[in-house]
Amino acid sequence: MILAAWNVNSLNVRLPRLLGWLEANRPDVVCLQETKLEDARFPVSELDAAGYSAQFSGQKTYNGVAILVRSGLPVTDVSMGIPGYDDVQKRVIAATVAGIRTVCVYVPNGQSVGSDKYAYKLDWYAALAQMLRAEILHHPSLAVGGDFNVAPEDRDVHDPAAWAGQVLCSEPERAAFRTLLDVGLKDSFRLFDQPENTFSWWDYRQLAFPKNRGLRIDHILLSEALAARCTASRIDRNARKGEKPSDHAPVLVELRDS
DNA sequence: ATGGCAATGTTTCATTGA
Repeated sequence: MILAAWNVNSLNVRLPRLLGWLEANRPDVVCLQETKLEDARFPVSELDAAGYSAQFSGQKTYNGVAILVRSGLPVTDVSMGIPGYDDVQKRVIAATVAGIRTVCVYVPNGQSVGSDKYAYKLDWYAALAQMLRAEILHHPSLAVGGDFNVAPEDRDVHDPAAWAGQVLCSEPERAAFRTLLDVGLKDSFRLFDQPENTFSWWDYRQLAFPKNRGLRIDHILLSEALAARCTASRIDRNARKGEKPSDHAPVLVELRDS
């Protein structure tokens, strides 16, 4: 079983690239962020033709999340948003896929430390932690994938000194990220030895990608039961190359059969 | 000290992202 998470930065623009990537990698479940599409415009038939069913919750211009599932795998209990947390921004969708509770998240960016959007981000994190505490009680096999907009540690940052205290790296954000781990989740990437300077996002500007000036802000978190089944976790840097890439690369995990 | 790139709709600029 292969599970992936990818911020595509507009599914409309990225659909050809996504279809090629699905064909090459054949993941079983894909959590997408920043689809930037109203539900009526979601490319259901194109994905069906590629062998994937889709669950989605989108809006015009901003945000938007989806869970793609390889055709034939059972999908149940689809839910949108964070229970009890009113939010017009479409940032969460969840579904149970072949016994794995999958939560796809697009965490607010936070703009800059001290801004209204930063406060929203921290508030949003608290609501997500509360949601995940309830989810893990009902679903011991829980995976949370997406764009968390936090680089958890300095080794997830190309230039920790330059980013110190900045949005995506500030201590309150890192503490908020750790509250998700405290629910009983592991950062799958750190279950294994990894090459240094592995990132999942690079600014489009200043040749950041060829210079590998990036951050690791996209993650797949796994409950203990799933971490025990996890045989690999990696970031597909190749997906950031070439014409019209997303500024994010996908994260993948492999799970052995239970 | 600043902008630098990309996507979108409010479109020939403003806003947002990270």
